[in-house]
Amino acid sequence: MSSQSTVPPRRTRIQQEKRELILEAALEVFSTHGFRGSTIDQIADAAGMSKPNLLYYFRRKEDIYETLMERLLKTWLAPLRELDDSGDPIAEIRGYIRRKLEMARDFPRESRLFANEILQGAPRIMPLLEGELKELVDEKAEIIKGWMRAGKIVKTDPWHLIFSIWATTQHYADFDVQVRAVLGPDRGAEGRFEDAARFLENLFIHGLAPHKD
Amino acid sequence: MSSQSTVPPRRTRIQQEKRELILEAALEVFSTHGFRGSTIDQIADAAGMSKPNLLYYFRRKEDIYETLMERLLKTWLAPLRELDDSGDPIAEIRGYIRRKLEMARDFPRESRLFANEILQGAPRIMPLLEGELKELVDEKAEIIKGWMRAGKIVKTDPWHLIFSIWATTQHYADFDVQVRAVLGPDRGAEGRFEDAARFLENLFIHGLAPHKD
DNA sequence: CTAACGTTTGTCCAATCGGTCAAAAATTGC
DNA sequence: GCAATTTTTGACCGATTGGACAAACGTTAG
Repeated sequence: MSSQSTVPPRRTRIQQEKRELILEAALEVFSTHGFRGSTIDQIADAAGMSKPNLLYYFRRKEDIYETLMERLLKTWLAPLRELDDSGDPIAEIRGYIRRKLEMARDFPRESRLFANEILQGAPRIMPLLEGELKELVDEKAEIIKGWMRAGKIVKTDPWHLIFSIWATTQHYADFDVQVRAVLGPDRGAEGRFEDAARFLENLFIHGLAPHKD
Repeated sequence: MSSQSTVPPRRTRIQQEKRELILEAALEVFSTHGFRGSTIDQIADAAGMSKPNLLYYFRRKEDIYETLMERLLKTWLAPLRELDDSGDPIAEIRGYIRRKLEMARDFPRESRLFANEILQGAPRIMPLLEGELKELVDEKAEIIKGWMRAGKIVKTDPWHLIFSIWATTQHYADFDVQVRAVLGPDRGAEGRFEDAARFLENLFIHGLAPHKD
């Protein structure tokens, strides 16, 4: 009785290494030019191999993109998964913001690739958005609602809260060139990250902490 | 003595109408497929004319894109320009958020086109970001700083405040498909907008209002 | 050493792309 | 109505694209 999920085909050592090399190169290329804007030649160049050689490891351009997308989504949702029902609400949300911001800093190409896909209407990952993603968000929204009912944080819409955390943190990856252009060269990447972390923490914590009146 | 700025060439009535038709079609196509992902044929189809005919009005594909970008930037910055030094700080910021959110609702294609350009490194509008945009943001940041010094709003980083307003509002245009996928079909576009407006208002006003202790 | 298998390359192809051009058709000014 | 001008079209072109393929090359197990 075979498992329902697709079994990854057996691969040689060289195949594993080269596939990894190609995916790394493809991430670089796809994330800056989008799917249609990227060519197999560009990816092959970036990976240091010829086009037919690349096509030996991935038969179609789409296969590379899809493999990349599958991996991406797993790591992308990890920070939200960690949001813990039993933790302190304010600390949990602060932690989530920080983890999300760290991902924007450490994996900007993944963020841009994802943004590109969504911008174009998510033609390849729509089922995942309506399935896995929606389920996860609904589940966490319920947790946040519990915190609100308990008076731990101010009553507001948990879905839009999650959206606003996504938006503000990913902004520093997706709109990086704009952020840099506006802030000027004075403050380096590290400083920008610290400033952003401090600002977002203040905004969300003050915006969510229960206020007397 | 001629003016420094480029004088728009004289055009016939048909030229004005057809150029407008093309730009409208191009906005639709470019905003969903990006520059490289869009073809002249697609735009010509959407505009209801043949490719050579389209090329009679715009000699190159880039010309269409650049014309679109120029117009876009003007309307895009309008909401921030309206931020008024002499107004009530909280009301001014609330008004800015609302105007920005209304733009995301009413001009989602423009928002996505802009996002696409920035995502790919802003190759065609970088000078504008470092020039006009930076100047405007710096000027408004100074106003916000004044409000902070006067104790009207909590002391925080005005640049990152502006970024976070951009990020949260534009999110509803750029990531619309994701928002819809997560929220489900229950709540229509109008309801989503109202919820988002109420949430963001709460977040930013509570997050920025001076708090005692 | 050698046969089997895995890897790499050069060459080629059909489709699509942005763009040209000359001629036909429509419009306009007189 | 007619000539000048503007607009539209079909045919075409060179470049680029994703991908196929067979032959050459490397590697490995017996």
